[in-house]
Amino acid sequence: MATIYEVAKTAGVSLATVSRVINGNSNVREKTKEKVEQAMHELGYQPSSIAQSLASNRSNRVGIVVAELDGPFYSNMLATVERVLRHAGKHAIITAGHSDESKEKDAIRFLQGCNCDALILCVDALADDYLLTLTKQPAPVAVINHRIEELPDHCFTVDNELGGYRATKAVLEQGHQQIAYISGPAFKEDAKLRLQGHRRALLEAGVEVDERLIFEGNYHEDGGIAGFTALLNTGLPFSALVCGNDDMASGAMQAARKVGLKLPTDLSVVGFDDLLFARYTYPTLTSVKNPIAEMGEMAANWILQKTYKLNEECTITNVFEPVLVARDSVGPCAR
Amino acid sequence: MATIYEVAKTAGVSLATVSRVINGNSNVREKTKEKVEQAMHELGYQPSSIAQSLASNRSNRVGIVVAELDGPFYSNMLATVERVLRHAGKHAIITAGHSDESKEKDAIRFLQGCNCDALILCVDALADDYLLTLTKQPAPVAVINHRIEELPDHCFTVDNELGGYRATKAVLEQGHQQIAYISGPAFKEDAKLRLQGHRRALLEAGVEVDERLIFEGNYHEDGGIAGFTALLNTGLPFSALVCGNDDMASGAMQAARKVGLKLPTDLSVVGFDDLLFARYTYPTLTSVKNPIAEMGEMAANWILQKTYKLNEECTITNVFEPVLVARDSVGPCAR
DNA sequence: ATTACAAATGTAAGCGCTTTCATTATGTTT
DNA sequence: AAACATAATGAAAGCGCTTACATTTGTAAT
Repeated sequence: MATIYEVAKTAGVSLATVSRVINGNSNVREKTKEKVEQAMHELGYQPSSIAQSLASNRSNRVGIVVAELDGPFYSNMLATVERVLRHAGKHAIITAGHSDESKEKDAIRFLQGCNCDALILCVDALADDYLLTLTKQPAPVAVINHRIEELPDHCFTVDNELGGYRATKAVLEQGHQQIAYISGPAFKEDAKLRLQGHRRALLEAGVEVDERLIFEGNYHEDGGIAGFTALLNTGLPFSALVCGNDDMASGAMQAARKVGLKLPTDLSVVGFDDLLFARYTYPTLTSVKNPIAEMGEMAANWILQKTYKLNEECTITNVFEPVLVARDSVGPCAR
Repeated sequence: MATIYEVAKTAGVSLATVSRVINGNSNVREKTKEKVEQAMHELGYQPSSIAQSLASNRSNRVGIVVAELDGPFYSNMLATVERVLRHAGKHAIITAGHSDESKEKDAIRFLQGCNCDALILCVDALADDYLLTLTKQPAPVAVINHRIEELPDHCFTVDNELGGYRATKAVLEQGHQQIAYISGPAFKEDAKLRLQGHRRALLEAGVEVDERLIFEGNYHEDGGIAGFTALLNTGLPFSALVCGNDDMASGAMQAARKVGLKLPTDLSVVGFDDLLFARYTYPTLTSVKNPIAEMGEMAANWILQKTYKLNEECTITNVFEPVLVARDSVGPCAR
């Protein structure tokens, strides 16, 4: 591999000039620039990103932590973030946090060991305090899907309350009045907000909230099964079921079919997130789209601005709007 | 951030000794080692991976190219590879190739620009010749899901022929005799092999192969729809349908349901790959598991051995066995 | 021309490590 | 105790760049 020295010699200039050309620095005469570029081309020269990093104290690495690399939730976002960063010539180093505090801290330590210039975090298990201390360090930290009160401009989230509202609104508009709800874990902020939106929608529609029709699930498929079963066992009638996410909706639909309900005739179901598989369930799942990819893109742009003075033209949005995606799992109320 | 100099001074030794301790080098007296470790701990020292790379001519980066970061096919593999590499202290740099020749080459160029010590490639669009020249370079290249005749030990693949055989066998065993097949694109090696396995299974069972019951699809959902429609239009009866992958199987099931067929009563369907969503289709999809994650893990281990002399205890397998995962989309033949 | 000043280029010191080779300490053998 | 082998440590060069600063070149005004 050719080094900058050889380029300099071939072009008949000094190292510094070559470096200036590489970095698009001003103050190089057009003619000199051409000579240097010619030499670089001739030698098939590619600058060593490592030497650049060492000398400039910039690694051009952006570290990313997601809960899981597999699983449909973040993969779409990862794709977007990778595209944006690569386009800017930055290296995305992607790690999995597995929704576990020590593993998430591990991942962050690993990324710090990589001398990342910035971090994008999609974490579940870390306390705000810890995240706050992270942001004290020079490397900017973007947080996706979680809002830290003290740092609103670092956080990229969806308006969960509005999402919950819209999910419930979707079945209300089909005439449903007896609406059950399977929530995510109450300790999760987003689960709380979605449920809150649900309540607001009912309130606005003049439907009284029956606490017995609200079940606290775990955001997983089995939680949906458990939730549907529990709700059924209350003996209370309900013609629609709103779920805190798609996984639980899928579980609930399975359980409903198992007891002989026809979907959506006997029961309308709404999910949240609009994951890929919502198109594969039977019936296909009406869901509120969680714009995770967009949030990731925004976080990446924010970091490009903050860290590298790039993409300055992009205006930063921190809170995203959830949109209902209507499919086949919601039908008009028969009763 | 403390540097190695400060550690050396604090411990009262030279740089070289500290470096030896960092690298677990022999020839350091236990007592000295302790002193140094104490100093490192005191200063919260973390070696700069960048300086290490520059000095040692090793970046500790492994570059990965997959077709898509989202999409269920590779994400599971990515998770595995990341885990293995991170555990070995290596940085995974993940890029998307989008099944497009120039984009795949772009991705590889990008990774070369990162000075990756090795590459793991899951690419569709690159010619063997190009891959062969890549392997001429010092950085080892592992290829997943594609077999290069000249480099069997660099490639990690599933036995597609056997997979196709087992898929068809699964419906034969349920008494089906009239079996249609929707293949992947004929120019794809794996599609050809799967179809070949299908033929062998029929042959062994003494069922004659009817070419009219074989449709060439595109590995996408719409190809499955098109395939089912075309097969139906032949007017030939078939009670089972084997598909070259899960996407096409999903499309075919949708199309079959649309024309009023009950699954699996009227039609048994088998997929290939066993992607995540196979558990979400209705009925859940019987499929041949493509052990992509295992292949990725093996590729990562191979690279750790080849490049870093790590994980030497792991025995390398290049060809993996596909296994049938029985679910609800296959039933006994009614006729 | 001469001067003044800005633009272009060069010089050289690092960035934080690894590694070769030289040197010193330690232990073993006779 | 001398002589040697060997283990442990240190000194210093260099990995391929960036960048502050010094120097040269070019240009315009006098």
